[in-house]
Amino acid sequence: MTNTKNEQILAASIDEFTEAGFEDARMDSVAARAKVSKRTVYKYFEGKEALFRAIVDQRVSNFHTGPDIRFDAARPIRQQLWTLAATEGKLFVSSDFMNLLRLVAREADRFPGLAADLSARIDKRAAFRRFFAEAIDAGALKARDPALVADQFLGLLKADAFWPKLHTGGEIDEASMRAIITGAVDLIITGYKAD
Amino acid sequence: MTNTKNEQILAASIDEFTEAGFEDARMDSVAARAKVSKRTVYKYFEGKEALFRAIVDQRVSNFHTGPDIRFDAARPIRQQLWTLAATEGKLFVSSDFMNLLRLVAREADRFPGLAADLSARIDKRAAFRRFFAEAIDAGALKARDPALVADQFLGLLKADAFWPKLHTGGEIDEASMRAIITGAVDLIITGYKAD
DNA sequence: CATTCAGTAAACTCAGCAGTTTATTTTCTG
DNA sequence: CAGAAAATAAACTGCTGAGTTTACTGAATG
Repeated sequence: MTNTKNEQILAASIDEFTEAGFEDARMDSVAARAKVSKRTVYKYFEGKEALFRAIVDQRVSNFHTGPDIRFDAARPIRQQLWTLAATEGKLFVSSDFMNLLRLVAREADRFPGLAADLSARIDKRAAFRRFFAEAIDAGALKARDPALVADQFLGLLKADAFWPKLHTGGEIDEASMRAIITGAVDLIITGYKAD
Repeated sequence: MTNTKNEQILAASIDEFTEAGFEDARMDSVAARAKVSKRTVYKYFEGKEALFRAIVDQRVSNFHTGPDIRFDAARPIRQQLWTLAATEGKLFVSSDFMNLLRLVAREADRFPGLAADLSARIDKRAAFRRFFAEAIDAGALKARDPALVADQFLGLLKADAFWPKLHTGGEIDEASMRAIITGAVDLIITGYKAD
């Protein structure tokens, strides 16, 4: 028995919070959008903060990282970097993902735990570092510091696709994302190719 | 005749706004910190927003970009990239600079003009692109798209030194900054060296 | 010395909005 | 269908904080 009111309220909250941010979101608006009385909102949720946490929780579970990122000695390194980058890039192109992050980022002061949790969840550094460590071990790339390479690769991807958009709103288009990915893969391979 | 009260109020505001952010800053606190009556604050400034703009204006003028960034065919490219990166890196290490940016970034919704203005002012992309275009023209580097190279170079510098710090507070230490710069310069030179 | 101007301190106004209350209606359930 | 549980609408409470008012002080000017 899926509770309809509950869902209506959550859906309305996502709209309201995403459009207005926490501070400018109005509980009256949430109730109106959900086509539910204000009192009912308070029946299902403790208050504004609880509602905020609830919608973030719900959304975050949509972005569980997919299959494990592992180096595969049998596949060409360029192809693997491309796959890695494309998977990450898909997120930056998704307005659902970027809107969620914007929402939480703006409220990082009010919900420090939530923001820290979310940024830890979406941080791929550890996985990327392991990948590059394995790739270097296997001789597919040549570098002294796998962590630096991983950070550089992620940095190249995020530089113009993720960070600026997090602030200004809007998402990057897929063509630009592809250009960034190609540039990053090329540069990392040229810079660290095994001789 | 430098107006002392005016300066006291500005100084107090910088402290209050930087510590608390716009929303949680209290006009009563500003007055108390400035050791001035609340009424006097309103005598010198129209209101909270005007005060905010005033302190941002004051601070921004501290960060006027220094000498022009130009490619110099007579100097080795590695050295020039290092200088470029170090100049930029110095800003990321400065708590004054980062605090100002954090303050404005958090309030980008409330003061869209201010935020856009500030980010345009500190955006070095145009200068970097020109630099790389000249370097490639002169044969010091070899690449098809100078804009991509410029964005990559800036992206490598900002990836772990600027963007994450903008959100989490704190600044990067100089040793880490140096490591980032070295890594970025090396990668760009290896990736785009003239044969 | 008196008038004016800058400043002070503290009480006050006013609006916005989260959360509550109350009185009433709708919707299940046995 | 009776009675309980859930929901509604709208008025109300209570707080917070920006900006204002008022009554007062003191220093400079002429």
